[in-house]
Amino acid sequence: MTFKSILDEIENNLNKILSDLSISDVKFSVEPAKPGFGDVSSNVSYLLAKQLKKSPKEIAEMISDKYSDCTSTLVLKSEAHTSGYLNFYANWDNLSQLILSESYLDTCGDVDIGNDSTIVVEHTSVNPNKALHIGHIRNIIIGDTISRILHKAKYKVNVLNYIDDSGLQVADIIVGFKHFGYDQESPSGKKFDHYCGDDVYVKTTEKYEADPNLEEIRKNVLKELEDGDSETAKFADKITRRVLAGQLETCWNLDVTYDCLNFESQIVRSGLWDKIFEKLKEMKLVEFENEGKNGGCWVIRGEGKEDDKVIVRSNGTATYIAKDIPYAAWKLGLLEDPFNYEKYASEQPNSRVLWQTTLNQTNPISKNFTGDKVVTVIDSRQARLQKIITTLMGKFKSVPDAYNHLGYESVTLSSETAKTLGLDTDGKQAQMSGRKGLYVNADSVYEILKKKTKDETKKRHPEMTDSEIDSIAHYISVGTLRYEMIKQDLDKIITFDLTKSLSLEGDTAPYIQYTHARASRILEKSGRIPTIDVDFSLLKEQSELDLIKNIGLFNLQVRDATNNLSPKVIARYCHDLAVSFNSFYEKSKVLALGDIDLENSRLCLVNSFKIVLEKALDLLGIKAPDRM
RNA sequence: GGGCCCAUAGCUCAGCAUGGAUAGAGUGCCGGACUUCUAAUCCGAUGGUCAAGGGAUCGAAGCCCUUUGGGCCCGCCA
Repeated sequence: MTFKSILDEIENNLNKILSDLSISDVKFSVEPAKPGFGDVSSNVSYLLAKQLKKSPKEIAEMISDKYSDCTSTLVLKSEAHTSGYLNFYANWDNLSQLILSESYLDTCGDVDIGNDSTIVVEHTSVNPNKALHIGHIRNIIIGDTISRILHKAKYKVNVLNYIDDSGLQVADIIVGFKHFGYDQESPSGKKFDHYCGDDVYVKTTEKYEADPNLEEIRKNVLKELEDGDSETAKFADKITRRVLAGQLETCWNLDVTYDCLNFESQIVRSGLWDKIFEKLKEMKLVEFENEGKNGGCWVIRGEGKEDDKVIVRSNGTATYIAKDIPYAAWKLGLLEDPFNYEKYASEQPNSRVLWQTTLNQTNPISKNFTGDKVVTVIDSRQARLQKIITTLMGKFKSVPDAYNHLGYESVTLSSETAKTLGLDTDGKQAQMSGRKGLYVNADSVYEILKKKTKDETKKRHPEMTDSEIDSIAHYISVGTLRYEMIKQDLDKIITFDLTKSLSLEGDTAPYIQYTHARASRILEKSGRIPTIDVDFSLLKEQSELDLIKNIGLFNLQVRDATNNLSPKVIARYCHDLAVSFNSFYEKSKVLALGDIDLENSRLCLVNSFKIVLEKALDLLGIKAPDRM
């Protein structure tokens, strides 16, 4: 157990006191205290003020008085603050031992919320016609971080990447290759995904604007794509898989991996749509429109004043959202699985096996990548469509929160950065656009960071080999990028600026990683293996206790992050942990104290910090080097 | 016309779910700390009508309503 132990102890005792007073059903808080107000605080006296017709202060004094009769192993004393708050002071000898011992266990930070049920997390899902840009990276990092957190909260997580390989965007580059004569090989040194996005896609779409007649070619290509046996479809399959390979390389470099790739073209050809369409008709969730503007279409009725949504056109073809419905149902395991599975050709950098769907019937392997619950990470511009899907899934599954749309605001470019791309926005931030070529590639952001961190590391450690420097620079670059994408709340727009967003100081990953390097260095220099068999009562400086308290809050933070699907909670926790370590580092020396017992106690604390920080950073997909 | 989101220090953001103490960080500006376990650090100073107005409450940055400013979405496109 951790800091939660003392919270539980206090809550239990308070409940006993209340029940002796014949009071029940009061939902008081018991929380870690703000600095300067002891270790734990409760607002219980405020909530009783009306009922007992006394001031919060009087009640706090009364409860504090009774509290001294309670059995407590972790609380030293309680105190009524003049404000009315009830504050508690911990018995740190006991609590430190509890928290630091726990931190050495593999299970440290675990919370059991998922109870081993399965949950699907779908993220990335970028059209395979271009390289990933910084906006996609927000999606990917949110999805990957949430997956890691849910895993820590005892969910069995299936991570999916949906490959929309049959849409208009793919058709566009195919038009470029087949009709505008773009070479099928990228110019030397350029990744194929970059080539397709920067050159083929952007320039092909430019041509449509110049000559509207070209739209006809585009429509034909799109049509041919839907027929899996067509020459065009086979060609497109080859191209999109090469683009996908480039995209995955970017993801893997950022330590993002998946369990399964789902191809839209296969969903389209699997016949899942027909099945779900029948079901929708049976359940009367879709209606046929005989007249009006949607005459001849099947529609889903809008709620309230919202417009109806067409899902089958009057020509009988399904719309975009219609393709999402069978996929959503499939993810929840509501449909018989039409797919077989095969391993993806390349291996992921960690040991995780990557599967992909196939309709190929030879050597059929069946797998199950569905979940009791689903989290779909898509930016909030799609909130409306996702709400329709959520409502439908709620009716299918009869569990209201089975399907979750995890929305987030988009990444825009600062006016300065937009200007470097040739767009004058008059001081305003700019929306990125793949079609217009207005974006910052993820790979190039990584390269800029890598160069910067390499130079910086080299300056600090002239003695290091190139490969050591390279490895450190890699971890810092990935950390910086990931942290930047996750530290703000999901509903805040991130304005990306090529200069300002790549800082290595202040509230950044390197700040946190640096504390890890400091801790590692102390342990290394001590020449000792830290143990938990130390005298915890020697740790009594405020900076030591603050650090211990923060270490003990890990599982509470994981719980919070899980319940709110909020990755930034863990980012903030890592930062808080680092701040408290830096404060400890400044105030309490560890080595050469001439007091071996105190040294050992502090070494134990340093080691405990290092272990927990590594675990917390791991939830963010960030590794911390031992030296930097 | 309808819907979603945002507004807190010069700038970027926490805090809001679950109301309660003195509204916190980073950054910027100014001033300090490297002979020390790594200065990608630390300490200090500066900086706030919590967009505005109203309501319910003993108590509001937080809850309710209205208004203003900004962003996004609303196709038989994907």
